[in-house]
Amino acid sequence: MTDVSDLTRNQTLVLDKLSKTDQPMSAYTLLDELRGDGLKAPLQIYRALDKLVAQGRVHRLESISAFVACQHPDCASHAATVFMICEKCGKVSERADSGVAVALSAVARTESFAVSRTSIELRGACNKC
Amino acid sequence: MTDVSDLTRNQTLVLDKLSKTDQPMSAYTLLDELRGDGLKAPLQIYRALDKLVAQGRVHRLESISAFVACQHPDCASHAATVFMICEKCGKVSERADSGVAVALSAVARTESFAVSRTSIELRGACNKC
DNA sequence: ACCTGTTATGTTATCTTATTACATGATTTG
DNA sequence: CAAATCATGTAATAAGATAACATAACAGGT
Repeated sequence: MTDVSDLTRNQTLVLDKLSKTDQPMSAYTLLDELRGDGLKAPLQIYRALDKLVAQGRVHRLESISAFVACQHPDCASHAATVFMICEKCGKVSERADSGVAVALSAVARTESFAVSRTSIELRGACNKC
Repeated sequence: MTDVSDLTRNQTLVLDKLSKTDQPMSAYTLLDELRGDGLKAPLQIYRALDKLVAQGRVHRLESISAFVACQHPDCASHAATVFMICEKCGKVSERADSGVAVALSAVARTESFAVSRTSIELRGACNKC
């Protein structure tokens, strides 16, 4: 079992960079910003991201092919996390909601669909925009 | 206002191809399959897809960068459509659910987030797999 | 210490997905 | 018919992601 508290150098670099903002970043933007730290190839970023995503420390926003650090201090139950992506300022906010989780699992049940991963993304305008 | 019943040649080709299966197709797969009909460039596919998606006749599955024809005969209310994508056989099923819609708009309201587009995708195994 | 299996890393090349830029043709509308 | 709008065609390129291969670091058991 992977120890969540034990990150490698590359993973730490990527997570630190992502944690400094609530804006999502693409893998290549991360790469550009981490060149100064010795990272040179896309794969270095993607490998770090894969691990961080698997640990739940980073989320991938499918609809914009970008990544954000998890906003929940202890992000245990990731059953149904809703991402709200502002199309004006780019800010992303993350919300776990049991009502959504219940409604979704009801839908899956009607089709006997066994869910392994869930992606819920709302695009629109945040309260400041 | 665009008349939904009046498709151009390229749009018709793309929609027909997508309608013949419940498997999602990538833009480039569509292109390959439509070369016999004279289509040669990615842009011809993407332009057709853009229009079809805007009309609600085709949906884009963000998590797999692929497209499916809408499965609802008259797909009026697209507020909260749930896509269930089988990771084994690739089949996609589509379900509109008001419970999910209500739960999601409640979440958005708590943040005063104005939703313009919603993407809900469940990955997993369908009932046959 | 030594072997061995596993995990992380580095590097290059390549593949897939999507868009920019620019030119041409068709259709509508005043 | 002229102007505006919309669809099309083509080439080039940008952006996102992975394959293939080699090397290094490290843990566990003997």
